[in-house]
Amino acid sequence: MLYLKKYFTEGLIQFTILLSLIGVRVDVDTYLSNQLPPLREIILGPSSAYTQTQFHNLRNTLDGYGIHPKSVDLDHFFTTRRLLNQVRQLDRLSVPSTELNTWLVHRDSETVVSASSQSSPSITLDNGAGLEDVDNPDATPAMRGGSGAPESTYNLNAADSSLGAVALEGNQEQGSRDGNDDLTKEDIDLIDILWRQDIDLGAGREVFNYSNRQKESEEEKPNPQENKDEEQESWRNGVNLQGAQPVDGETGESIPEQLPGLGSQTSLSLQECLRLLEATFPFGEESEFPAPVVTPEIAVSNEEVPSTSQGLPLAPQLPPAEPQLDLEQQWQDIMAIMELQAMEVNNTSLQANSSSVSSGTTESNTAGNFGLSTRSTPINQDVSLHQASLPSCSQDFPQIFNPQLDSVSITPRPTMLRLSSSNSTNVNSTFGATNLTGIFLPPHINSSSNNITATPILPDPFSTLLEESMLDEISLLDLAMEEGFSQAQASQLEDELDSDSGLSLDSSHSPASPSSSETSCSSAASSSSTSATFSEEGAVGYSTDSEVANAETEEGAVGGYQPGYSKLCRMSYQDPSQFHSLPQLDSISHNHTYNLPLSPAFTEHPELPISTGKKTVRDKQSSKLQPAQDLLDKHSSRDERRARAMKIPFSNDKIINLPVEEFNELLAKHHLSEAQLALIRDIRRRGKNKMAAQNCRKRKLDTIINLEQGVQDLRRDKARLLKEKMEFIRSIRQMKQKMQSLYQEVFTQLRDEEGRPYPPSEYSLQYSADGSVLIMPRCMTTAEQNRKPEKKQKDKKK
DNA sequence: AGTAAATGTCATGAT
DNA sequence: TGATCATGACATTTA
Repeated sequence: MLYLKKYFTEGLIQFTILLSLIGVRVDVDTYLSNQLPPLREIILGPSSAYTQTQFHNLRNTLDGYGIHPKSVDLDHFFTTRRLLNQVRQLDRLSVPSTELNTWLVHRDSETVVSASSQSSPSITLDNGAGLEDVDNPDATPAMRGGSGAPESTYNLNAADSSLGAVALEGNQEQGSRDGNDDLTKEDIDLIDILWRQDIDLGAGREVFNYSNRQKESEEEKPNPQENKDEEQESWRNGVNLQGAQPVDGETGESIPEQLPGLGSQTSLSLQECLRLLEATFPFGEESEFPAPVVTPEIAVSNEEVPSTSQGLPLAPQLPPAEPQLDLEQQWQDIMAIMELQAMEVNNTSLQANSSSVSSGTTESNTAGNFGLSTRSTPINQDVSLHQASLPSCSQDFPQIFNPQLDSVSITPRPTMLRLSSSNSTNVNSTFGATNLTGIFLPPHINSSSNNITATPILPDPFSTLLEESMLDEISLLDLAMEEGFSQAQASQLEDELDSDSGLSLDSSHSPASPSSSETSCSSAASSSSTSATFSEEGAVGYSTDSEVANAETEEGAVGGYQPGYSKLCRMSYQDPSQFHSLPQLDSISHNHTYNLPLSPAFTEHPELPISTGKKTVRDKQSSKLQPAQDLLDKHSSRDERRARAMKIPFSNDKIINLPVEEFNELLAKHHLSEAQLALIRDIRRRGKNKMAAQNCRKRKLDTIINLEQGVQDLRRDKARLLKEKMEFIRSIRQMKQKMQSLYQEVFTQLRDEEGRPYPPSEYSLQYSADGSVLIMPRCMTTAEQNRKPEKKQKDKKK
């Protein structure tokens, strides 16, 4: 029965997964949380498991249905919750309620790896990947397959797939227009119908047109110019948040988004500026600031502009913001990750990742990440499995510490700071929002960056190293930690368990059905409750002396035993599967079986020796059944034997579980010797204590389990946060690089009235909140702070 | 026979 | 104040 249930439940879940794979949404919560007792109990088992029903309360409710604490139902409860939790955890990060969507649980890892490595050398964790895919022709086919096609899907949740579909959106319309060669009109119509009906297939429409995708990729290959255009397009999409509002690739619905860590208003205007800049001036991938211009300005700015925290020109500030990462903290993070799992270096993906750090070939990727990575990084945690890669120090560090690269990325331009601070009014109103430090860095990072200004190079390299490796680590960690029930569930269960301690008494179990171990044990273990009603039921066949029997059975009977019940019960409940989800607990297989006296068992064995009021009869019977008595003695508890030896006229059940009033009445009814009374009280005390001990141990175990789960949850949270942090940092770095490029690009192409370029040492670009870009003389920042710069205004679009 | 785990029992404090 | 419960410590049983 146990296994039947278990398999049924697991089958149910698998079926659910299958349904989800073919596009049918199954809300498990609905089935579990609604009040459909049959299904709910089939899956979860009675939720009252392990909740002790107070005996007196039970007596009040008579045949209250309870569950034995060691019942398989309880085990099943754990198992089921664990399985469900595992299923839920698959999309834990983004789907608030359990909603099974397009998972491929058993995934051919090779396909995944190959797909990801083939598609893009960069880490495409974030939603930026979606945009990348649109505009990166090389990556498009594979990634489309990854985001849309079931066979390679790692989109574990709706949001993810939607975002993935966003990536496809860009080319989708075009692809549709290009013609669906291999699809019949009916197919197309059907797809469109489904698409409009928002049947979540986890893919955009274009995934149905593989030939079209292939065609596109082939067409785009020989035309690098178009590629570049598309890259720019992706860049625009990535930068312009307004333009690149995430859209459900299937429905076209807009998806609300957030930019964690970035002020939306600020980033909006900034990114808009970027977009406008880029749109106006084609930019090179690897533009650098001319070193001669930069170098002399550093000293000046440091001396003249002590306070540069207000309005700051964009590009010049980027490098100083680099040392945001506290090296020590990074190492702590590393150690935290290392604690969780042993690091596994993936050389293959290492190259890809390392090349994506600064290589111009991945510009579109970085642009994509830059634009979107901050939006919903948590969503794609699982996707990062594809990118499992740990850059090795030997490869990464040289590149990271490449002086040339550093000179580009970290060359400070403090002169610009001085300039911007010259007009404080304008700074506050106009540039406050474009303060790169505020834009690019979370405040805490900014604050911590002060320590590292001396070694501005380090944080970035380490962040790179960290983020790449952590992505892998954390992803694996996520999966590894999915086991077991969640903390919430555990606490919920704990609440249930703690609501009352002790037995769930079930007097409804028929004592005549001990054939099944489960049933017999339930009834046996919970038999303590039965005794109360048992006496009313009467003990059929207890004695041929009906008169005495009536009198005695009202009080219950001592001496009825079910041989071996105790053992049977103990063994039957030893189901270590309960803790399979927690390997560290495999060794723990406590059996806190309530080894309680068995009045129900007595009733079904009328042939067994029964305690009767007539000692003569009992003595005669016991003498006749001496071998059976020995057998019974062997399997009865010590207290039962003692009670029998002392000829206690009622069952241990009653002694232990009767409410104190009734217990006292019972004692008063009989004329018992002091020794008998003492024994009865001892039996009661020990029996209660036994249950208490069992409860206590179970509680202890639960506490341990919950604590471990809590630790796992916390570790997972920490890893997730670290991962997010790394992704933010990476995005920031990419943004800064992009800003540098754009700035330089724009600046070098600016001409004054006479057609001469502006010398970078004398002018700088500043961005205002309204999206306009100004070129200002640097001297203005200090000399004329209060005067608004009107040297030249280049109003771009907005 | 030795051992570890499970279970029972006792003492004690809290409710 | 007695009953009950919780729990640590120890004893006993079981595998």
